[in-house]
Amino acid sequence: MIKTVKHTRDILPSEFSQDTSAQSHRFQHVEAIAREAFRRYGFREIRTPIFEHTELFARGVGTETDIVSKEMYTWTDINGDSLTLRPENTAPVIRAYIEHKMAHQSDLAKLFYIGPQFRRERGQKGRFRQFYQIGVEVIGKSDNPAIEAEVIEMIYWMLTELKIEQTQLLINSVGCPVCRPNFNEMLKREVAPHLPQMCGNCNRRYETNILRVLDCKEDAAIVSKFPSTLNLLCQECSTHFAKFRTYLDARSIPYKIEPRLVRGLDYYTRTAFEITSGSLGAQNSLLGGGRYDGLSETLGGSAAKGFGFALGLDRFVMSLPQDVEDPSVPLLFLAHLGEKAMEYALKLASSLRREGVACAVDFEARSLKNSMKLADKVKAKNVLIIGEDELVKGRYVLRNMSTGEQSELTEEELFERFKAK
RNA sequence: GCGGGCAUAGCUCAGUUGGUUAGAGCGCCUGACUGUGGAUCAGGAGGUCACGGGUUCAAACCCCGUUGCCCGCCCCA
Repeated sequence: MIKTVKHTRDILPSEFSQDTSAQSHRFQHVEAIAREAFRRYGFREIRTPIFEHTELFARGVGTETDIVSKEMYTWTDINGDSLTLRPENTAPVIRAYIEHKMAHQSDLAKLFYIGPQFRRERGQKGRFRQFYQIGVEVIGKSDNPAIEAEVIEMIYWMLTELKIEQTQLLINSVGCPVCRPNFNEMLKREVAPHLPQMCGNCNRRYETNILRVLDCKEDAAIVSKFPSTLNLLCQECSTHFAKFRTYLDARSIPYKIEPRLVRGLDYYTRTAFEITSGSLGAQNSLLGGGRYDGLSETLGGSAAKGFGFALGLDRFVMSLPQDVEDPSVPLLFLAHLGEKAMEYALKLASSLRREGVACAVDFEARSLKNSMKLADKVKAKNVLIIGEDELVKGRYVLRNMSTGEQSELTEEELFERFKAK
């Protein structure tokens, strides 16, 4: 049997999967709420290709990051180009922003995307090699922290609508090209004497990404004595962060300042944030994002400010309450008895569907009992019984499957009844 | 890339110190009920016991290897 590639999976209709974390209607539910949020907040959809030139990620995300150094699906195309399945979607969006000269057409581009991303990681709870992200990017002239607060407000609206609980907002500022080099240097001086007592990861991070040393759980005791990024921000970064917090307070959005929150991607500046869930296991990050004011220039565009986040759709679906209703159930099930009745039922279904009624017809000739069983199985709300008698009378029996009430009505009345809904 | 656990029916899982024809619940199909679902009862279909090798008179069970899945590390969504 040919199966899905390791650490990838199928998302199935609910009748084929009991696993609530892999049912397609639950994915649709999150997407629908997200699209409604984007409509209200004025975000417009962008769809970029799922593969790009490898160089885009090398330059955008950073060669030294784990993502680029060991997790990308990269291959050489027939003409020699190095191509890569996108491991994230911010760099592609900025690429499109530059390529289509959006800066000339609008002060601020507010974009969202929904789609699969690919990273060759070892699978785990809430982590897959093809995973789905919904993200937004705000790109343009302004770096007003009000943008950040508004985006987070929108996220909270989504979390509330989706009834996702046990969440926590963590915020931090990682500085800018002015203050970060000083901070990195100072941190290196502080950490150096402790290196022999610290774990292997920290010793490695000391070289590759000194900031991440602050995020070590193993050496938490030592790490807690190191200076926080927040004390060393330059004046402008410090003011930016303070204003950001004021805007959050004004919206009554609770947050926790987490000086150890350091994003692994190179492009982040200033504000970094993350929302975690208490119900996810080790991979507890529901979404994360931040500001990336230099990315446009890094990718060869003109200067532009940027802020965005990506949410893990797979993880959102796992965090959803159990009772998300599957909307794709037939309103009306047509049960028929006899050949003529079946022909009539097939035609009637076509007409009903043209009027927008979701209906199902049995393709087999069954006993009424078995048709009823089938209707029950597909969770039909109503069943229309079409037998020889009904055909002659031109009046059909309509049964409400939840109350059991039955009534007789003509074809005309049937259309009247269901079109209204 | 590293570590731990697991692998028996569509699903969840039993399976004794190795011993005949591998079981249960749920689900599925059929019937009791020839025009009325959910309940009950009866029957039925469904298995390369993950794969390959080894030990043994005999392996679902013991040993080795492989693959896959789960969980953790790393990192991230």
